[in-house]
Amino acid sequence: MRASQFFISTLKEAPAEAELLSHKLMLRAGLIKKLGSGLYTWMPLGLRVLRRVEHIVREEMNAAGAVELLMPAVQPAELWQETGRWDVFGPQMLKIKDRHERDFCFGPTHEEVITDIARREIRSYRQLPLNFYQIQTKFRDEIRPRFGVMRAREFVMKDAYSFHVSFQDLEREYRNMYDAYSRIFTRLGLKFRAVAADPGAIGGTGSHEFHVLADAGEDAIAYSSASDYAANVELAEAVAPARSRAAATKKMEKVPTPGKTTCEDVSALLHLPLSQSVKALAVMSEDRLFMLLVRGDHQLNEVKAAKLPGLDPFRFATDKEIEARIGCRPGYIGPAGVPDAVMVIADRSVAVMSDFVCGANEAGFHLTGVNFGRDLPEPALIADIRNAIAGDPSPDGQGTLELCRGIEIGHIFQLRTKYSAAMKATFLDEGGKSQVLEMGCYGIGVSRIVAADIEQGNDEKGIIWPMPMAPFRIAIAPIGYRKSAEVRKIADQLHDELQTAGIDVLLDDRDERPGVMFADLELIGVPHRVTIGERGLKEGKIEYQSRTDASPSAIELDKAAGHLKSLCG
RNA sequence: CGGGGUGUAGCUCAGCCUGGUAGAGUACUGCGUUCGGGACGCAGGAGUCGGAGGUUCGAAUCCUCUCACCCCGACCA
Repeated sequence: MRASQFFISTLKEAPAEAELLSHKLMLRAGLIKKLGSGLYTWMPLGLRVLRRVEHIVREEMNAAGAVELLMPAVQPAELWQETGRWDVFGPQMLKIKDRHERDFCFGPTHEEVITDIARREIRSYRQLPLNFYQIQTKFRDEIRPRFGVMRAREFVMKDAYSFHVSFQDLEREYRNMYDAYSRIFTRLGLKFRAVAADPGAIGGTGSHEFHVLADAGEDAIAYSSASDYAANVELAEAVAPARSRAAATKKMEKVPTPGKTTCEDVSALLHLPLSQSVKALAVMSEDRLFMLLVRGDHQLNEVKAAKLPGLDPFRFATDKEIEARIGCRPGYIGPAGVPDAVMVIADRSVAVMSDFVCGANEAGFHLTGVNFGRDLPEPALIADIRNAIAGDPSPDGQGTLELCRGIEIGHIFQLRTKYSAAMKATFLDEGGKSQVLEMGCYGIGVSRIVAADIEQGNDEKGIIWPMPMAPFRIAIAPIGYRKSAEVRKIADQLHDELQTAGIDVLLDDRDERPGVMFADLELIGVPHRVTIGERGLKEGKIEYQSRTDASPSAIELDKAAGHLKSLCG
């Protein structure tokens, strides 16, 4: 490809709308252009990258035995009403009407459509198992689109759906997809980790997320230092303390703590460790107030708490509700002496505390030396309701937990019969009996991968692509392309030879000054660059520099093509 | 949806407080000089100052309304 016949539009300065590094670089390199909030055009250069990702995903999905199809982006409301998700999905679904005032949506996902296909097409166990996939544009009206294509409203997703005669076979395919995903992300050169996840709104029994490890990630991940255990912090178990509760050694005392409403402030005032204090959080569920207790140095995990009986769903109590039901304003509330109507739920690490500090349920005062059983009743319920923190023992018993940030680029679910039952997707088993199909589903955020990769691979000059994702593998930078017939001849020859060999090569024939060419080629992240100038040609040499090399090295002109071909393997 | 902020040339921004001929850098076009790390000179094109209404002799600037976008929180590939 010749630059003069392609379209390169780089920017020296990133548009002000971009905050995240990958977003800035995508705009500066001219990979994408914004049309509206969460809506992006993939420019020619960006599209080449996107297609590379698609290509690898497609190859590995095919190799794993999945079959590609393409479903409509626009879907009739009736299908969604069958599963009840027309209302459940809510405003995140873009709903549209056709000229006959019939309701449709722009598909945010395709469980309903594929299940409809399955119930029409699958009759017999002999047709199973099956795994259909597609690579397609989805639309989700995100509450807050941000970070460019990282969280866009319109995005490209690979979604696969598998159908099985039994849960056992679903588990086999789930493992198969898990392995395929690992191969895909490895081939894409991503530093990633599979983590146990909460199935969330999609539903089902088991699920794993695949995360690219990057500081800019929106998710927190806990992983073991000694094993391959990893889980989203939403889900990661904070294991029960090994030790049991120590005997009380202090008397309960009420101490004045004026103006000190946080555990941090109170602990500092009393010169006690933060881990000796108890944080009380008041939440409401169905008009009943619950008091959740976590250690002062811990944080409440709302996902875990919402799974407790009676707390599904809950919300934080308002200041008014707290005053009305506890008789004290927030900042000084605690479990000791609360009305019977308030149910006290303690985290497991709180349950083993003795001589602790907590609010006195009287503005301006806290209690010290507090002990369960002696000064107040034992908690009504003891459960894991806190976020795991770095240094906690790993739930699998091996090593301790570390925390990092992740960008979710893939998610696999065991859906079981959630959709097939609702939509009556059945098959006849060997005994001629009608059975409900077992289902799995498997998503990859194709467009998000491009941004996630840039988060992982960049430097002050621009993007550093792994070879399989690069829009061009080799760039030829001729110095004085128009002026020097010799340079032009060699550059053209090399370009033609590499192109003929099937290597994606970019010849920068724009006749720009060297600095401009180098800066552009580095910004867009071409992995290999050769520079051809009269100076080197006099000695029969051209220069080679990889995107990560600090300086160029000379190579013999007659060996150049062979050398470059071997680099592209 | 709540909280904060920004809209002036393709991009980055100044001008607004204190109303009086719409600016700079960069990008773009032409000519010339340059030519191995984002060159220089000269000339030039480019903005209904987000939109509507109002105040005023006069509004980018003051007032009201509105729209769009960005950032922080609850959703997700």
